Amino acid sequence: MTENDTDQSPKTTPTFSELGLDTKILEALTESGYTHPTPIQADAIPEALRGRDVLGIAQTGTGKTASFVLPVIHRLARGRARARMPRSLILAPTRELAAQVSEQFEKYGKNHKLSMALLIGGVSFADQDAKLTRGVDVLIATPGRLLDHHERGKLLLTGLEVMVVDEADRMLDMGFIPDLERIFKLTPFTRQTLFFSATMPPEIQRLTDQFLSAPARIEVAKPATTAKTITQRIARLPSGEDKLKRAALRHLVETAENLKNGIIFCNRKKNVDVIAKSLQEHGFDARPIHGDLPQSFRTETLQMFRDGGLKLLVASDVAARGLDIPDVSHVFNFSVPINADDYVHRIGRTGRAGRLGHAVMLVTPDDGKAFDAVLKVTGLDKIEEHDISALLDDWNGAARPPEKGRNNRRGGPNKKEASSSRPTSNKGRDRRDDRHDDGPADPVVGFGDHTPDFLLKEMS
DNA sequence: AAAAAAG
Repeated sequence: MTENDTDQSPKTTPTFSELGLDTKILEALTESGYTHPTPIQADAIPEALRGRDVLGIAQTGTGKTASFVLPVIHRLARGRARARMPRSLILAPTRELAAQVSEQFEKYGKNHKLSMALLIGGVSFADQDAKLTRGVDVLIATPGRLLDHHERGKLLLTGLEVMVVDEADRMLDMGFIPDLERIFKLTPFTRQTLFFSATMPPEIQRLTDQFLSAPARIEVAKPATTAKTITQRIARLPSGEDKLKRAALRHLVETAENLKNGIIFCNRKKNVDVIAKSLQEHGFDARPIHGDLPQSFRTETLQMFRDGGLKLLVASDVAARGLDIPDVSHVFNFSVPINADDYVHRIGRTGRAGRLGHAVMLVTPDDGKAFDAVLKVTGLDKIEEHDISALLDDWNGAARPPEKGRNNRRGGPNKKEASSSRPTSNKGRDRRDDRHDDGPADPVVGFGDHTPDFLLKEMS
């Protein structure tokens, strides 16, 4: 254990049993099939077990959650909680993330008798109160609901032994920093603090300077960079064609190779609803998830998706970060994200743990700036285009003003139309039927049915 | 300009 902290070269990988964890935890790990810690676990767990504060700079997908869950379980193994005085507190920015952390506590703490409570919004206070009153070892919460309980006088944080802050930079994005400061001030200074953030902007730095004491700073490289395990594509479309965009999405889903399941990201909650409904109407197995939906529905949907009982999750950026949904084969970006960083988070839902992933994004000329920003953050010169010309041809064929095909209704059967590789939709034909019943009997001179692709592409 | 979280 004398290896230095700054060593960047690959060390011999330790096993979990070498980290000093309680045997009951090791048993739970073995049962889950884990033998070797990830780099952040290997570095953070021994420090945390020594009782040091930890500042972990790591992204999702690095095994960050277990790097605090395991030492917290270890520490709580002895002792017992008193009413309304939790022994540990884990703060997470979103409800789903909090729920996910609680699952890990259940998984790795299965051989311990730890009591646990999840304090998140959107669900009734009654159950949460009852648990607090009985006393909890592990309290997992989102900041808003935690403070709410505290203000009602149902909760004392003065008995806290360990406090964990997960995804601090995201809390910053969400305006939780003042809440976080308030919470810190409610806890005893004797507590141990494990603090995790993917980045260290000044506001976060200030917070850690103030509330962490001589922390072990542990920084791990990003998980496998996006480019390595994820095939990225874009499909270009003209602006302002909502129906076409939805058709293109369906096309991408239908033609996706080895599609096991996928997340479809939209920028707006309203759009999430629209797209989910549209997909359902077209017979796709899809459900929406975003912050305005009832928590029960969110939980149910996410669980279905994890269990494989749901193929397509249509999501706002509530699902972009942090959520651990193993085995997502495809990510579809219905819209180019407004913050380019979100692109990385979104596509990071696929290609995890060394598996191959696919990410496709619909891009319109309106997205110019946002798309440039995506290129910038990914460090790519360009993202390869996915060929959807067949779809665009179809679409243009159906929507374009009538051509010679229609004359044939009077002029008799037309071989060319019958053999057209570009079938026009019924909808398109009906529209035209009312208008040009008296069109010229002679074939139109010009491109006719065979508009060259380059002309159709001018639109985008 | 969006979403998230306390209602």
